[in-house]
Amino acid sequence: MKRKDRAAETEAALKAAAKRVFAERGYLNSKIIDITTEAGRAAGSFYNHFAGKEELLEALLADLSEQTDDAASAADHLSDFTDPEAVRWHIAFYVRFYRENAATMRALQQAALVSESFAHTLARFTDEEMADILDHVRYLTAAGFRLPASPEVTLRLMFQLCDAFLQSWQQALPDLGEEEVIEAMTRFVYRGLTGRDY
Amino acid sequence: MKRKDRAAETEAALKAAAKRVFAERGYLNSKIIDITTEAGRAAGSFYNHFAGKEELLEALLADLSEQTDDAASAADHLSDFTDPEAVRWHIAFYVRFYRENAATMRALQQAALVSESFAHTLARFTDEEMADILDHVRYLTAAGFRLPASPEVTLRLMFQLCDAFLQSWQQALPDLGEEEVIEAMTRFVYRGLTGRDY
DNA sequence: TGTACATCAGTGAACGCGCGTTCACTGATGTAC
DNA sequence: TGTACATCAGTGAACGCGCGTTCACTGATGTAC
Repeated sequence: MKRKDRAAETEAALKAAAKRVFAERGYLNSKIIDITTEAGRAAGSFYNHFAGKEELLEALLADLSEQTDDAASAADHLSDFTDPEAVRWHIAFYVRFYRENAATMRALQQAALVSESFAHTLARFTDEEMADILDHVRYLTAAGFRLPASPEVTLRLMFQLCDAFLQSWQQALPDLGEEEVIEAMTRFVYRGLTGRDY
Repeated sequence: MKRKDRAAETEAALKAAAKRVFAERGYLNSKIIDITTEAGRAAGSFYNHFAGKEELLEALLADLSEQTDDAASAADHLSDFTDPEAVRWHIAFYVRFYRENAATMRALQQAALVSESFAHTLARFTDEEMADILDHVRYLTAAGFRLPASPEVTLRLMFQLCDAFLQSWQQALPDLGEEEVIEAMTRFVYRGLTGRDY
């Protein structure tokens, strides 16, 4: 079984190299040869494993989905958004997820700009992540809070805020620590959702 | 002077065509020939006016700057953010600006992904837009309000929220009217900034 | 005002660069007997 | 266990497509006299 091992090793090396290359110069700017060189392989080797850059990104996304499924199943999480701690828990989860998988997420966002099919994939991702939280937001109205807009619109406001702020974090505010980021986002979002401070 | 007129006409036609083509398929997916075809000119004609797609985008951005300068000078605007109307005024201004110039702004955002120099241009744009508002946010602390984070971080939270939500608006929530968008954003942002509802 | 020449905007076929993709080849691993 | 052949992962030079860019050419406009 040495042959399959070798192939698996190369495939893993290509995926790891791709993440590094994507992180450094962006998905759209990355050439196949950049990835193979970074992985220490010949250009032709790439096509033993992936039909193209798109398929490689899909493989990275598949890895990422497995990971989130694991995490979600471990989520007997705080769902009462009247409690700021519940909001914080979700935001902290997202911040950490983003930190771990920034390269792949950014690659997906870039691919979505150029490819219809990745645009759909990204939309599906976003919808899935939001679906988990929609009930928590809806619950706020039941608990007597007045949302800034309909639950769906409110959810998207909240989600886009988190997403965009995290994207700009590293380059625009590099001195800001992770805990401060979580605190700032939590406070802003909790206020936005409930109209109250804590 | 018929010659200069003709050249100016062609240049304008190319810029107008570029906006349409960018809006439809995105800056990165647009080929020179797509733009010239849309403008009803031959491919070679393009280079009488622009050195490349990048320079054309810079021309579009220059047009856009003129326009904003006009608008800003007419801005004896509401600057007291303790008043929700002041927040609403700024958000409404931004929403309308974005509606008018969505094609160019999106093109810039896409170009920034691929080109270092456009990334700087975009950062400068963002910084300028934020600079106008920083004082208004700072004033809130003086007026006894507690911001969710430092003025700079709070400002960026607010700004990224507006920017990202507007970007997702058309495709994710096409049924939402402009007034509703302004209302939802204003309420969420005002709450986030002040910790109070209105 | 008329003529001869220069200049310019626009044309579109042709060129060529960059990069994705292929393919004949190598050496190692697996299989059949 | 040994030998002969098949299969496979990896190599890197070569190929070719797509598209940006050029350039010789056309017809119209401007200029000089």
